[in-house]
Amino acid sequence: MKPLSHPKMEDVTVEGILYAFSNPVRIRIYAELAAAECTQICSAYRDIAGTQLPKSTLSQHFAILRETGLIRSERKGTELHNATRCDELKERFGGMIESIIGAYIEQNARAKKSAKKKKRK
Amino acid sequence: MKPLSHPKMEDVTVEGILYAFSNPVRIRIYAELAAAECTQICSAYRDIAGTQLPKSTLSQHFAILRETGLIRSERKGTELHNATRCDELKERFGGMIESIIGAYIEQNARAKKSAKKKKRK
DNA sequence: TTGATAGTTCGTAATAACAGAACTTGCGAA
DNA sequence: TTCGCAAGTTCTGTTATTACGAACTATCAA
Repeated sequence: MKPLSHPKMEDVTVEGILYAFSNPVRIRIYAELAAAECTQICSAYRDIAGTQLPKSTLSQHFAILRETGLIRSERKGTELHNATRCDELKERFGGMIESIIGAYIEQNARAKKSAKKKKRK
Repeated sequence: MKPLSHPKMEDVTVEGILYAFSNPVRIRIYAELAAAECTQICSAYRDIAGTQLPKSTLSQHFAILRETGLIRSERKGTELHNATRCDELKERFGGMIESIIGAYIEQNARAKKSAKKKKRK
């Protein structure tokens, strides 16, 4: 099994981050991980897409987030403990990531609301 | 030829924007278009990638930017006049896009500088 | 040693991106 | 008018990505 590798923050790119976030599962994982108070294991997100997603797929999403430089992962036993690299990211990219996640959360809140409205009719 | 269609701003998504920007050519087109003072035609960006890129490819990139909701295009004769939808986007997504483009520009500035440094050795 | 759990890797089938060629459209000159 | 050119578009085949299932590794605990 390959050792976990994390890019140096100076090698992290804007395009890379945007690509990683362009997938609905990945941006959601990141948003939840950012909101969590402590590290989370991969399998905590099995049901994140509504449907239960295969663990091979989940594993690859985490690998992309990690190799993009968005999260840091550490093996503890059989588990992988994940956390965002938010401090470093903020230093390097300013408020970019916060504003992306903020817009994402607001978008979801709006979608939820309009779904409710529809239901009420 | 299909008529040009622009999504309503309420149907524009964060993920869609991030996907569009995850391509180096597209984010660059958007950044330059945002910096331009007036509308620009597609072929103004033929050389944007260093190498001259095929116009079929360029056409498709513009279509993606348009269908994502990032730019507005208007046919004038044989030309397509393009501009960003920055005002609407700002209203809908707050500072998100500005902070992305800001980070992108800063990243390029940094890359240029370190390339110069290398050369000087 | 065996079983169970967490995650990874590999093979493949579906999907999307890219670029060349042929096509449409609108102009401006002859 | 008609010809030719310039700007984009669409079509098509090739190439690269993605997602999933199945088989695998690694660790822990009974």
